[in-house]
Amino acid sequence: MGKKGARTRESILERAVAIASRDGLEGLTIGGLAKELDLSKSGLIAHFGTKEALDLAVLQTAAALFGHLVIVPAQRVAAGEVRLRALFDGWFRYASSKQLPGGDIFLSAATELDDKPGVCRYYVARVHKDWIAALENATREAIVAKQFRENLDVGQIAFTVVGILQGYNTYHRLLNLTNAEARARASFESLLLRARADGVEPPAGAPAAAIAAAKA
Amino acid sequence: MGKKGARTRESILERAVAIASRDGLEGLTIGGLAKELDLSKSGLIAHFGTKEALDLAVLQTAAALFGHLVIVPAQRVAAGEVRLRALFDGWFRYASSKQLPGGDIFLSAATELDDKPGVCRYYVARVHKDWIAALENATREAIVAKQFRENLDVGQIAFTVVGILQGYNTYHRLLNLTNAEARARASFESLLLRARADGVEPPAGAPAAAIAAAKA
DNA sequence: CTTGTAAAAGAACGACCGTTCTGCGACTAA
DNA sequence: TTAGTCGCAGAACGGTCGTTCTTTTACAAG
Repeated sequence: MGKKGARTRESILERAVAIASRDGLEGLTIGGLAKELDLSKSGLIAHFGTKEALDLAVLQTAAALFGHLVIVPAQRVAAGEVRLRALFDGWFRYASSKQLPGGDIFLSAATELDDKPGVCRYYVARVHKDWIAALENATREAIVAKQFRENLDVGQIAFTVVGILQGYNTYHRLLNLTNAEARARASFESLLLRARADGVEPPAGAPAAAIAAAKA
Repeated sequence: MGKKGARTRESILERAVAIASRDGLEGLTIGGLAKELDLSKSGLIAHFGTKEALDLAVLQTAAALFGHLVIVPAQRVAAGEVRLRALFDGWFRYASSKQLPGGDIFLSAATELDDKPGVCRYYVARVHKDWIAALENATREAIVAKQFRENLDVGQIAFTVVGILQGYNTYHRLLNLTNAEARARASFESLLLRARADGVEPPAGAPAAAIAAAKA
């Protein structure tokens, strides 16, 4: 039972994620999606039942991609600052993945759903909370490893990282500024510098280079 | 000619701005807006001609509010760090204004329009650029006044502030975290601390208090 | 090869979208 | 007081939205 059904369901979601990335969940339409896939509207929606269920499935697919490109790779490196950097780097891989031609779905979904209660809003909030928790945990590990100072507020680090990524998104997607990523990386390095045990110079990586590139 | 017409046009825009703040420009509908104002669809749209023109008028109204609540008050204080702080504070006044029940319109419009070329997208981008320029100018003035260090990258400061405000928006609107503003203010103070001429303690204001409040 | 089930098509639904056109009442200027 | 413009209502337009129902096709198991 259901081998072909599962296959077309996958291809539907692949397309749907791409569309939602560019046009948002509101811009994702059953008729439009069906036309792109040469399917009938009824045959398409039968896989999900309702539009809201399709939206949720799209979000879950994007979340799986996020876990695959960001969370999992970060778990494979050493805990602490290295892992925090891996989370940061992973986000750019995810947000510029070819499966997301319009960038991170959860950023647009956050502003689109923040005043519309429902299953989707709840799910988007949960993904954000998990992401924040992952950033906080990595920061906490870095404190334990004496890489960051003892009195550091992990929630403050996570907040700032979230802001940096959203700023990048606006600079890149709306303003089309080519130095958006360099700006984001420079802010990130500056944040880590302050998080470190006072005044120590940055370790490996390209911190100084990133700051210099942002000025260009 | 046109006194009554101008009056109803104003009341239309007032309502439209509030709706667009909560539901975005896509959620702003001619029929729904007409019903809330006890007008006919045709009588309403006659004031603007087309939906896109209505959207643009909504954005212009919000931009005027932004100028009135953020830019103008900041121009009335001393140039430099004080003005930069005034811009920052003004943004919260604007974003929590009762005329914007769903928060800053330009944040939702940025992610909603970033892949849809047109007059509205162009206008939203312009407002963002002006806002960034205002932040950069205030920072530059602070450098001239020797409040900030000489080698500071003003664009980097503006980028970080933009990110902080977007992070606040997500923490507040999507996650409903009550310490969102405290987090934003703490990040801002930390940013200014780094911008200052190395190691000097913060001047007036509530920097340390804000950082402490964010941890609660 | 037949039979039962899953997958998809097709048509129709009421609702709403933005837009257009016509008509009517009210205000304004001569 | 009379013309003429302005503000708005009302109805209708074609299109698209999500959803439902019925029918047909495709597939797999016996």
